[in-house]
Amino acid sequence: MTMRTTVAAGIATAALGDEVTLCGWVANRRDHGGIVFLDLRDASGLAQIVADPSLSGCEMVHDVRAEYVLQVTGVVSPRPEGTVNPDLPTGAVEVVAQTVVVLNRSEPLPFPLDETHHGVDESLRLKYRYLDLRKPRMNRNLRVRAETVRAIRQAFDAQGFVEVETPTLTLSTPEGARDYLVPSRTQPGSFYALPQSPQLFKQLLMVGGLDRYYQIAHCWRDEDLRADRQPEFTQLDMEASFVDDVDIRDMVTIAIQRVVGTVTGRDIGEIPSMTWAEAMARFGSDKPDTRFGCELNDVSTVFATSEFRAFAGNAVVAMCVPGAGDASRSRLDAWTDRSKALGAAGLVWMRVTETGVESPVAKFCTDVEIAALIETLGAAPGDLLLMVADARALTCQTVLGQLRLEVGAERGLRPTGLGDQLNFLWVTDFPLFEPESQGDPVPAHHPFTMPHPDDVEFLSTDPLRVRSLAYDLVLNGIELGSGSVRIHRPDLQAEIFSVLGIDEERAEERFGFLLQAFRYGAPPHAGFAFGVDRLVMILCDEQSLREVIAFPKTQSGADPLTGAPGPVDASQLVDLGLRISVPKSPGS
RNA sequence: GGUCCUGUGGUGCAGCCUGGAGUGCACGCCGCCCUGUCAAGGCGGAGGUCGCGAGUUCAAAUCUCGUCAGGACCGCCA
Repeated sequence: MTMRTTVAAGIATAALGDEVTLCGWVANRRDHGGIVFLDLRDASGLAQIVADPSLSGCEMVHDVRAEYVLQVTGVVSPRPEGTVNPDLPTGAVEVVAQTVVVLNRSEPLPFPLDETHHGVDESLRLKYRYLDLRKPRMNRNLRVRAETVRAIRQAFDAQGFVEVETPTLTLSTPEGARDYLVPSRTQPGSFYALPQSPQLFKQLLMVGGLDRYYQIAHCWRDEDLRADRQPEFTQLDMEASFVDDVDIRDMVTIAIQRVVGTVTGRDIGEIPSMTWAEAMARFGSDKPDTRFGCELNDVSTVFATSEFRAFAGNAVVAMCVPGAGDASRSRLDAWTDRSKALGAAGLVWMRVTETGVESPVAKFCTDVEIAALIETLGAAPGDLLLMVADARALTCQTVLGQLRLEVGAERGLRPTGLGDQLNFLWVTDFPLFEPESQGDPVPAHHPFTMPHPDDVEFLSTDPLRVRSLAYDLVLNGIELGSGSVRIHRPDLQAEIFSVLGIDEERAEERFGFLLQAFRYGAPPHAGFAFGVDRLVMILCDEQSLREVIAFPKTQSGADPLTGAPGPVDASQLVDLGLRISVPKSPGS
């Protein structure tokens, strides 16, 4: 290196008296007139420069401003007694400047980079993302991301996987999310679609004998954005042949262990498993946050013959919130409204007291029922019981499951710092189908998912009862990814299509190339994919995906930096055989 | 498609409910002073289409409607 001999963090370990040359940005200056302190920032950290403006070579330090780019040569020196800064890794030393060269100047910034200033308007940060990225926090997040991807590659490489790239210009399939479309110039009127995932290609790679495939794959879904959803995102995509679901989960677990070990130094050990049915029964969610209690309990039998008409004959699910008996009536009313919004008929609450319960519906319940309820939930005086009754147990579970998260957060039971505790969890045995609005079965995962071998007999008689060999990976109540054993036999695939109401002609039209491939000896195979952005977000303890993506999009899918999406030249449309029918809105 | 929150010098806020002169706070910026700071300090100064457009009113940052932008959420995301 010729421009610098060390980086800012390097002065902490440099020998005292060494002459060093540093390059970096002025993070802060403290100009005392006869002496000037500069905090020089580079990718490694901060170094304090002390300059005497009366020295030749340092005259210009009075003119230095924030974010000027400097090259500083000086001597690493111990800080005088009493001026050591214990908050800084380099705080015991400083560089006494001999020469300060301004490599580039900077206009005053549109917003402060100071980490103590929070809440700068996000569209402003994104418009000047290259400045925003100078913040140590953003720099760190992108480094964590790189470490994560590297650890993933190392883990799969070590297990004999082959990294293969699949096309990003591919065929649109009407299932699933809305596709991003790319018009074809050579075939006007036809379109490519950007892949929502490499699903079909990775199965073809198994037919192609690759045996073990993985990819850090970019994927696109044209759906509305959320804090944890960007229109383009990255997933670890993998598939293996001659393996079962347990093998796949073991392979992914090894990668997750390696990532967490690399990034946090922690050993997460084995990842526990739970069936979907157990997750729904205990947590009312297929992605349970297992970091706190308040588990659900089915108390239908307690109230089977109850005088309370809302309970009798219905499924009744209850949850005990420890210490929440002091919740105000207005909070209880708000939770009741919330339950109704979530699809419940109502919410029954009971405050547990020394002598029994206090509740608007207590008069409809017998002492025996109350005693059994308290016994089942293990409730103590001061606790709050919340109950939902419905003809369908699943409705009770999902409503109470969502309420569990919200009440848990409000009562301080659910951890807010996502990074403190990493509760990974495998959720297995998902249903193969879920009922669509008209009640017809639609794939819960995707139509190539293998039914659970114990349930195949119900495919024709009671399809909604059939479990699948599909599994999700959950972290702290957030779905990281999902996978499944795939169907490799054409006859079973045809039966699934038949349940889904997809006739042979239609199946051939949509997935013909895959079905044909499977006629030439497709190996049994299974796979998985998880969201790299989401994993990194949690490891960085961030609340939004945008904090771990270098150049993310706003909620309306725009990029304030480049202005994308934007109009194109009329001649480009002519080349593509396209004509715009939507009038341009007046805009801003 | 829907619900809610936000929009005020370069930045972050207060002001809005209860209309009365662009009023205030902190940071930043510019100038001067200053040899041990690390959110340096002192003194002085500049900087405004209150997102945009209508309406109500003698009078609108403030009330009403519309619209644009950003954010959270519902729908959506096999």
